[in-house]
Amino acid sequence: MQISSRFTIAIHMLSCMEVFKEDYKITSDFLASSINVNPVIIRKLLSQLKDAGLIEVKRGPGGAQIAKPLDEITFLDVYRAVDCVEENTLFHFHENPNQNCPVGKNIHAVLDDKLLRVQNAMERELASITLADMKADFEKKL
Amino acid sequence: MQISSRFTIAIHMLSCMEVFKEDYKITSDFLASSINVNPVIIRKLLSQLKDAGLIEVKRGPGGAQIAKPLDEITFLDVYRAVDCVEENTLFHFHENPNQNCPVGKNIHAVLDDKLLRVQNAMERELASITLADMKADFEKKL
DNA sequence: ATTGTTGTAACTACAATCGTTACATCTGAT
DNA sequence: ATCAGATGTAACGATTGTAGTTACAACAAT
Repeated sequence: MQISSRFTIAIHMLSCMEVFKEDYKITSDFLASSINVNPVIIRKLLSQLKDAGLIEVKRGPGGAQIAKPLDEITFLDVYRAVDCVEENTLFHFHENPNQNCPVGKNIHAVLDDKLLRVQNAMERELASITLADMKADFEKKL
Repeated sequence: MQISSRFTIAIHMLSCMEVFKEDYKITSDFLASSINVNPVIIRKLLSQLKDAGLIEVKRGPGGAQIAKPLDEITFLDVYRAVDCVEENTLFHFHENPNQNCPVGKNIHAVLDDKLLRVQNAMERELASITLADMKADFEKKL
């Protein structure tokens, strides 16, 4: 199963917030039109990014802005913020292995650390990419 | 979103096939009782593992067995076999970014390679773990 | 007070997972 | 050749998560 598009949408939102911060007021409608999704989806994600401390959102005729230096916001921060997966549960383990079977009884003990290694490898890579990288690459394009 | 339990079930199945290959005939009912899921689920996975060339399954009063040396079957092989995700699509990208927006127009160009790096990191780790590792760890436990 | 915007509830549509029943099909053994 | 024991597979149904939409209350700046 795929990782929710909430993640790529959130990255897109943060990119817009950075690129357009000088020239436009960043509203959910503005973001929605760049990303081409419903503004309510954007607002939910704005809330989650705000709760994670990555952005600040003002109500009323407000606008949103990034709350930290770009190189301190990693993809992992965003991934966690929009909770694509709970902590340590990238893999869905089948629920009730048979405890009377030697394999069923020990499958968790044998498998858990290996699954965690995989998840850690992925999260390490997510943590190595920051919004500063995104900005640099956008500047090359624009 | 989590990676389907099909993956952990498949690893469990292969573990059973190895551990019990001397003493039991490996049927879908046998596997189902160790894993505690419906035998039909097991049969679908048996088919997928067979199609991937990882096991052989005999019809009739048959039984299944692993088709290759254990250290030549990686977690990545199993992951691919039970198609948890299509090739290169671990992340679900939002469909229609606005091409009239400089960010929307370039988001794919800027983001795709980074997402691929993350996916590759994960798959590299999956590829580094084999059924031989599972067997070794089970032997320590039993 | 008005206006523009966020925050959020409620609902629908859709897809995937997981589980189950049922039965056709095949194969090895007798 | 038959039969028993399996696999292979179709057809459901329940549940969950995603994604989209409408509607409206709450709030803040002007």
